[in-house]
Amino acid sequence: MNDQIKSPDYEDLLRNTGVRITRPRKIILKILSERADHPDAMAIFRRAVRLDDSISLSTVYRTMKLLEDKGAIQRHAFAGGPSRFEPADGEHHDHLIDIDTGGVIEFHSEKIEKLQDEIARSLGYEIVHHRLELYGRKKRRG
Amino acid sequence: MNDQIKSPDYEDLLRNTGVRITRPRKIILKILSERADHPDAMAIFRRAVRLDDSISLSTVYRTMKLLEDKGAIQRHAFAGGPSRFEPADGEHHDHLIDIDTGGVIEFHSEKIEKLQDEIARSLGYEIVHHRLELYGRKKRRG
DNA sequence: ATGCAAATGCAAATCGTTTGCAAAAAGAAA
DNA sequence: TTTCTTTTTGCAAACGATTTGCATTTGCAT
Repeated sequence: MNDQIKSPDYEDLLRNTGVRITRPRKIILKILSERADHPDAMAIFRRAVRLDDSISLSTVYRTMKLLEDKGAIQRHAFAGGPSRFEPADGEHHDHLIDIDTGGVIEFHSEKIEKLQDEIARSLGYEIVHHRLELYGRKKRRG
Repeated sequence: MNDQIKSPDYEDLLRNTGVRITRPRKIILKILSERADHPDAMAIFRRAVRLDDSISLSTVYRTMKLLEDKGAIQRHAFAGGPSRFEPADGEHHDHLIDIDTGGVIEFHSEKIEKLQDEIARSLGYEIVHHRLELYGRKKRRG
């Protein structure tokens, strides 16, 4: 019992689908499971290099794609920046991006979800996925 | 009275802000004013070349940026594709993208706008801009 | 017409991301 | 634990969308 931080147990998930647990992957998975943040590939790479300076950026990208395909993480392409990733444990939420800091706040509104469905339906469509991002700035008072 | 199709009169808008009306710009503006679509830079370029094969793609990009800065058009970066543009005449709306055809349907929901504002406010933020995109597929019945 | 700033075309650069390939490592079998 | 086959890696080069440097051309006020 020591460093077994395991929110979503990525390693098991991968092992169970016949994916090899390699050193680079172990490291990337550790980073992912520790971070509640929404890091981009480069940020993950920088952290990974600290733990093993032989890791390459392409492996980070390849691992992110792998995890995305397995449904373990989600990729978000926020406006004007690289893709950012987050564990796909919890349930659906949307994002409020602080345009000054780049910070991300998650939120969820059942009302909005409902309205989206209604709109799509009224236009003769079924929603496959959607993207709702608020870009804002912190108010000075509160 | 012949080909003076002029929904938003881009030429005047530019002229009035000290921008030169050049041949490439005339052509691009004509394309923009005729299209109710949401073309990307390459689509605009292809159409432009038909009218004047000396036009370059960089000029298309430069003109799009110019028009965007002037507030004449809006740029949308839909998921997994190049930026697409639309005249900025009407008032704000969101988009439903047909994932099979790439087609874009515009919609607006005052209720959703309100809810977004409420959410941002409750998180201590002011919305600067936002992005709401529904990606869907046409229903077989209606 | 004339002059000069602004705009163009071209090619090269950029950014984020993907890919080809030969070398290295995982893990099943022996 | 050695061997074998397959996957994964690191690297560098390729990628697609977009931007940029620069020498040349153009708009347009004079």
